[in-house]
This record gives sequence, structure tokens and C-alpha cells, in this order.
Amino acid sequence: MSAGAKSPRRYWLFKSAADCYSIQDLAKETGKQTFWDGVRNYQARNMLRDDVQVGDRVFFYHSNCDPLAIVGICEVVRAGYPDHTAFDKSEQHYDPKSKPEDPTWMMVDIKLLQIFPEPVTRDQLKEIPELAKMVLLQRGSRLSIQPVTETEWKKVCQLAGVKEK
DNA sequence: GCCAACGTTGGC
DNA sequence: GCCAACGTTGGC
Repeated sequence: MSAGAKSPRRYWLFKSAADCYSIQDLAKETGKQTFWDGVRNYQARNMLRDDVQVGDRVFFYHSNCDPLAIVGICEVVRAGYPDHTAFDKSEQHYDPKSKPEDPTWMMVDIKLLQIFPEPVTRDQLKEIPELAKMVLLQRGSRLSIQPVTETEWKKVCQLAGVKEK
């Protein structure tokens, strides 16, 4: 990380059920920053562990609400580390098979950069040919951590009417 | 609230 | 290691 060439910034989309944790909740956090806990899917875990890096950009997506939409942009401020909520029996996402000495689940820290002036809705996204291949829009896509291409990133920023961050 | 798609579990 | 049953996610 410290030595050698800086790897290029990557782009992601993090899903959150809006009634559970919304971008407005994130905006209220100290430093507008939080740890992204509760991911309990191996494919998503692998990305958090191996691919999501400090400086990467993240779209914040609201699922299970109206409207379904990308609502803002975050920055990764800490790369993958053990999700301690898996060790805690009182936590909703407690998982007895994950041990502090050998953690199964990982999380990252993100910081809010901006809330879009207007959310970019799922319906809008579906109308854009360049976005037809977005992981988010694929049938049956349930991943809560998804890669986003640079092209997709720029297009969504354009739709949101914001400068690419 | 429904249900399709998907991941996980567990019997064999 | 297969696969049926089950639970969950999440769009509609």
C-alpha cells in the first residue's frame, strides 16, 4: 500500500434498506462517517476484504423503500477489517461461527461526501442504455456490495447533476 | 403482501 | 457431493 504505484480508484455501490440505515442516518454520524457492518454474504465479503480500498468511491443505494434510488456518494476511509458485530450475541447479525481470532466477516469504513440534490431513481437508471449491465439492474441481483464501472459511475453522476468526485 | 431468485443447510 | 427444503432479499 505505502510503497509502489497507487492503484487506480475503484467504484462501488453499497445497498442499504432505507428503513434500516439511510443516507440521512449517515449524515447524522460524527464526522459523517460509519463502519459498514452486517454484510453476511461471501461474495460481498470477499470484495470488502480484497478489493475495496481507501479512496475508493461508493454510491449509496436505498433498497426496500420508495423511491428505490442512488442517493449519494461516499468515500472509503478504512479498508477491510473484521466485522466485530458478528462476535456480539446482542447484535442482529451475530454469527457464532465467526471468531475474533479467525473472523469470517469483514467491514470497511465510509464517509459521506455528498447527498445528491435529487436521488437518481431505479426507474431512471433502467432507461439508460449505458447502464443496462449495471449489477444493480440485473435480474435477481441481491449483492449488497457491487462493483461499478467508471463509465457507469460517470453516467450516474451526470444524471444526478453533480461533478464526479 | 406476493413471489422469484438466490444462498445456505442438512439428510442421504 | 448431490439436491430438496428452507430462509432471506428485494423488486414489484
